[in-house]
Amino acid sequence: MIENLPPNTVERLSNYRRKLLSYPFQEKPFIHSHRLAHLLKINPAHVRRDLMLIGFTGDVHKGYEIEKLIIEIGKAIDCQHKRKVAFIGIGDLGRAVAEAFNHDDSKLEVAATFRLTAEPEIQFQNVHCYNVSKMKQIIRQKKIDLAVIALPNADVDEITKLIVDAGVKGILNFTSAHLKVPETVFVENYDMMSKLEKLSYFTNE
Amino acid sequence: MIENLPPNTVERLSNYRRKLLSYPFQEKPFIHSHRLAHLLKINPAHVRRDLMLIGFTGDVHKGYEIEKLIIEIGKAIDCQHKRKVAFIGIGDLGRAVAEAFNHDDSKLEVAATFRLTAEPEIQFQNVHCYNVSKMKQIIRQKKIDLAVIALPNADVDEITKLIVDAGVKGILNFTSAHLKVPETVFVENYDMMSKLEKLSYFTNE
DNA sequence: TAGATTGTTAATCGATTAACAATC
DNA sequence: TAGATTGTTAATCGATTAACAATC
Repeated sequence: MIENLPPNTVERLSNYRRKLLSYPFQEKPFIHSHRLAHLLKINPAHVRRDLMLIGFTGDVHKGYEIEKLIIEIGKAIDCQHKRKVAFIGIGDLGRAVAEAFNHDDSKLEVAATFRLTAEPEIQFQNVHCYNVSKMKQIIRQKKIDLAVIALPNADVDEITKLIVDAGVKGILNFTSAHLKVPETVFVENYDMMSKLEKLSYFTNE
Repeated sequence: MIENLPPNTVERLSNYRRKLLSYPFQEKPFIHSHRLAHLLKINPAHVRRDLMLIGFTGDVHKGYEIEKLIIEIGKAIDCQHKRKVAFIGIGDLGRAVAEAFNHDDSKLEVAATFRLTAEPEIQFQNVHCYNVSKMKQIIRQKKIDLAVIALPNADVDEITKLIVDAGVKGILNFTSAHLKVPETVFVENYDMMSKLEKLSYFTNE
């Protein structure tokens, strides 16, 4: 891992890799910065700058060698060991992401999903869906590191405490609540309500 | 509506309002900038600056009058007419948001949800869940303005074209695809995969 | 070679935060 | 009054983009 990369650069590197993994690099093994930038709708200088930050260099004529770039992005942003993710209360989207991570060299794995309702537990692909009552136990047992939570606001504080106690170190928070976590836990908030109100504001005429 | 507000200010104003709506302002009708900032885990100067931008003033001793502030935020960021939102392929979360918008003076309303599967259509609260095959027709008919899409990447281009043709002006995009839309359509991307990889990077030790 | 692209620095842009006079 | 908060400007910070020498 390369330390001290800017947050947005980490995100973009992840995007570059994902885009390139679905790019026909068997036939076209090289790509220019402007081409990759175009695919992601960003500025070519951004691509070059990000790759500079991870010390990856291209050929002034051929561009960047895709297969090598994918590997170098992995070295820059992936952890050594596999990291496990839990999805709490977000069935559909959780399954889609589980599938997307389902390739051999991904360091992320959706290890479990949970839901509040008492409906029977189900299995989807390799991912089991448990009732939240078993959450603490399962997170401990499977050594789950990361969690995505999307629940009715009422239960959030309780659930947060529970998963942090069980060892979760990073949370994507889709609730409107502002989570109470120790400083060692990294939280990224996404409030769909405010995004929709923003969308409404910026599409007015 | 107040024009040319910075995007992040619009989002925060939405957050202030939501937080204040669930604040006991019957008993405590005023709030200080540092108190509101604390509830949202942001800087007090931010609150004051945002409220300055919408021309809202407080009392140097009592702070801001909550009931009036809620109204002024509405004047600043809400549209005149109600705006309708469609959720495409994101059942659980869609229903949660539908509930949250379910108060009288909200200008946003979840008018329909859609899903790919052929399962029977269901009704939840006031929100009907249709099969995507009826999407174009329903969006036109109900005059839906905004859409949230979270689908397997395969179908994204087709669906996007369809909803834009039907009149959608703003899209929250949860797929990893980069949508092809006319310039008049406002797209906000959220890629859960790259957020999780970022989370993984920043929680390493 | 001529022309295009890379790698990198500098300039720009926007968002956040510090600072403080004015106020009561 | 003394002390705290507001409203606002200036400073800081970080992210994006422009520019261009070096390269082949």
